[in-house]
Amino acid sequence: MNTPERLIESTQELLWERGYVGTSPRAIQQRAGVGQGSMYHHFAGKPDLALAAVRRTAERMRAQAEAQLSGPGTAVERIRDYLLRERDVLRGCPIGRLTQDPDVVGDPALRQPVEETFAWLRGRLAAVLAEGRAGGELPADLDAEDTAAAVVAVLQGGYVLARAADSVEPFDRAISGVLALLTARAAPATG
Amino acid sequence: MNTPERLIESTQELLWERGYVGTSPRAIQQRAGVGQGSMYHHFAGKPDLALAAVRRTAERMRAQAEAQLSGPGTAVERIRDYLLRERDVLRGCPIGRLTQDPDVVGDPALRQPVEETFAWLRGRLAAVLAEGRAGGELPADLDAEDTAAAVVAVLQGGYVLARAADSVEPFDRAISGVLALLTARAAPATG
DNA sequence: GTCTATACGCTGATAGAC
DNA sequence: GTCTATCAGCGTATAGAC
Repeated sequence: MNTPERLIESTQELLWERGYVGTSPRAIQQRAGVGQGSMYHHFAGKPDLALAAVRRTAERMRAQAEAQLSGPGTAVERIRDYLLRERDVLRGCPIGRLTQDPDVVGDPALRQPVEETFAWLRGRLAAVLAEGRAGGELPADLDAEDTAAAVVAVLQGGYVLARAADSVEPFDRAISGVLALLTARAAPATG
Repeated sequence: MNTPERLIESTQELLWERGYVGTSPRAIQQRAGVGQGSMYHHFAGKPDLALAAVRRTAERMRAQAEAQLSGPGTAVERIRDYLLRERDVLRGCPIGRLTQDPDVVGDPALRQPVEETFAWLRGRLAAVLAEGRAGGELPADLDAEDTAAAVVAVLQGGYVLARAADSVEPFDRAISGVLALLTARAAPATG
């Protein structure tokens, strides 16, 4: 693989593991097997490289979600598929973890892809829920956007609980809990 | 206030704002208005001070939750009170944010108060939910522990979404969403 | 494109005077 | 208890040779 590509992937990994503050140019270079001068030839510096890495990660996350949400099945089934997708839970969410980094949240350029990713995800889930409501699968009084926000929040919060416990158990419970609440309100699709 | 106290409070603030990796002894000293030697006289070093600060923050968080959850009202009302309590949403959760810090999660001593706090909170919420179920307020098939995990996760994930959006809107929606799902399953208390 | 050299402030301490 | 050295190493670059 070429040098810029290796640098971006190393940065993606390190941002996921250690966040922005915890990731040094030196560590990126070492993981990529690339020299100092080489890194600064291809990228202006740490913020520039981080931006490329975050955009790449955001794209990937969105594509994965879309794969589940546009699959076959009823609305509730697709949301269940998305929530129960295999995940490396203890690593947490590579985008969500960036929200804890003041240098990311404080830089509009770096925060933008993070904001857009969650905005898109909430919108996409809301659309699926609205579909289910229109088909009679979900009750008419269900607020699609609020429910979508709750679903995304359960995922993100589930990662937090799992890392706190050093165990996937609370994550699995949280997902089960929200799915039970949602399916209790669901009826077989009619439309 | 005395010196150790000022150091602990400064560390609490900095851990909340910048996390463990982003918090330096020097910054702690400056915020506390305390000299280098003074800090190392009272504490063995950064991990020691962080441990004291995290324990203090965990106690406080637990006391605040207990105040809402042991208040008056039905089970669902108390959970609603807890979720709708006034919060500085964009600052995030001072305990939850630590789960993104590999140096915290990787150190058993530092992770312990974080784990215990969430274990306690889930248990406390589960007890309230079980109460509501026993009184007929909540359906007999509701899993108290799964639902409790989902409720805590919505809160923690709500902070993530709010910080991503630089707005409380997604937090408020997530809380409304989960409350709507929960109260749709609730009937007036009978026991 | 990649390498080495150089720089300066910060990190996280320890030592010892007062 | 608090203060002022002092320190080795890291963070985040820039400069210029090859």
